[in-house]
Amino acid sequence: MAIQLYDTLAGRKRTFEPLEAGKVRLYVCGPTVYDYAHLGHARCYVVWDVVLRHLRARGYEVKYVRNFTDVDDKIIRRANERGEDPAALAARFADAFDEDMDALRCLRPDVAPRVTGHLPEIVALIERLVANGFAYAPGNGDVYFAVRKFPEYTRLSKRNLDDLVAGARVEPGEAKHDPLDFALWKAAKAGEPRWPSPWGEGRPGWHIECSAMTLAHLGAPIDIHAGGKDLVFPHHTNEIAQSVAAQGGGLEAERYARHWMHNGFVQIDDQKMSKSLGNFFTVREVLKKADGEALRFFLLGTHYRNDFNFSDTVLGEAEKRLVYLYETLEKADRVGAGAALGPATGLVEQVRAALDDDFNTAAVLGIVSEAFTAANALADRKGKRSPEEKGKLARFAAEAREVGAALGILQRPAGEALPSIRDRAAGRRGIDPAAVEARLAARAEARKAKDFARSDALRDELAAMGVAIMDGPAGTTWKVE
RNA sequence: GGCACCGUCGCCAAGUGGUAAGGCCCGGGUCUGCAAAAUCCGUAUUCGGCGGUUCGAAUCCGCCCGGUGCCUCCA
Repeated sequence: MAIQLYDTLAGRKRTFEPLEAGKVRLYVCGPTVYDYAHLGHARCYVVWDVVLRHLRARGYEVKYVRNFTDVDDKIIRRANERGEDPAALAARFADAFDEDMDALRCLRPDVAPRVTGHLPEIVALIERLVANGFAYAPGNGDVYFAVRKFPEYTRLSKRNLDDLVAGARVEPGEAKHDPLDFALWKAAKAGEPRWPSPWGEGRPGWHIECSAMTLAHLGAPIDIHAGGKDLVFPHHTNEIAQSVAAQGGGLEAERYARHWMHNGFVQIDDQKMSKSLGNFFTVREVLKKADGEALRFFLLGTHYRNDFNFSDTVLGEAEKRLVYLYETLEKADRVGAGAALGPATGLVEQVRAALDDDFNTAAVLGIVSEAFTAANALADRKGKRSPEEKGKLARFAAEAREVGAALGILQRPAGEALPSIRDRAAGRRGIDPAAVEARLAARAEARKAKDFARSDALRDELAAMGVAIMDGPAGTTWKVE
């Protein structure tokens, strides 16, 4: 079955049709690196990572480009505040971004271009726009795009020009012919990074860099262009206008990107997360409290187009659920070890079908539940398992990992993931694992001697610390409540 | 004000014409030295409200109520 996706340009769900059969050119708007990645970035790039993984799982050869915007007002301002070189600051936060995305199990893009590496392409693109009559240089060192010359300007955002005029702004010093026009090139101001251009020294405007890097690394039209829903206007709107206009020929938006996808926001207490509201969380802050894979799992619990509310409670639930999934996997691995794989159950294909339908990760989590429950029941059952039953468990483990691969979870050995998640939870609660182990050892002695009073007292002590214990055939394990 | 989106069980969350997935919580059972974990059973005649279309609607249309976002930097 073909992949269906919600295309912002079409305003509805439609069948995904790449330009070239079997190949996908995917561009995702990357971060402006002036600070650490926040939860909104986490959600956004985890979502597109799932899209990438699923397209590849469906056999597409995907070239994934995600840029770093490393020339920008905010970077310059931040660097000036700190007395740091803007390029150095941007490079530092780009590295930090990669680390955070790695922690979230996001695959690295095939190409991660930076604005500073594409000035010639940007200048050439602007020159083409001027030559084509879509851009003008009023002589103050700026170059602007003439919005009204581009007929499909409002198609992506579905607004009308008059409304946009009402919100349009002209900064002092700008020389726009029309308030709707936007800057392609900005004349250098004192103390700002600058590059040479036919219009004098300056730097690229906000939107042109993505067009230039997309065209440079993927060509046009690309198959999917994606980003946060806040980018629909003006960023993606302007990208379409300039990228289509620069090519010459027809002026249909599809000449730049065939499909546009946008993810919903992360909210805190039902409100947009923003620095001004003081409800802003960086990925690193959250990763101090929670496992990266747990955060990823949490982010996949809501369909990518919906906004979702971040809360410690729900994040905690997600972490518990992830632990359950790994524990089940561990049991299935252990009990099914060495068995010949049982027959395939169709689980993987069911999951792929759900992902085919506009990447419905939330539905996937529902689909998978029953298989985990059944595996647990079988693995925990008393008595011996038949070879067929062991084969079933082995098959389950294999399928669960395949489903996990589609979502970017469950790829660690359970024996590695569980202690890692547990120890981070312990750290969060101020629990010393060594102290827990000592009590467990003492309790094992007591139980051996049938001294259940002492055994229970030790368990109570652990419970008071926030530690729950599980007696099993392979000894006693523990987890943080 | 304009444009868009959303409102499904106490909480989280799928479902866009065929008669309400899943997770958490909660109650009961099995297992257990007792527990925990695991598992089983139960838990929305109902999808913000009111109308309409239809043999049939949470799903389509209209109005109303409530919430959010974008229109300015933003994932």
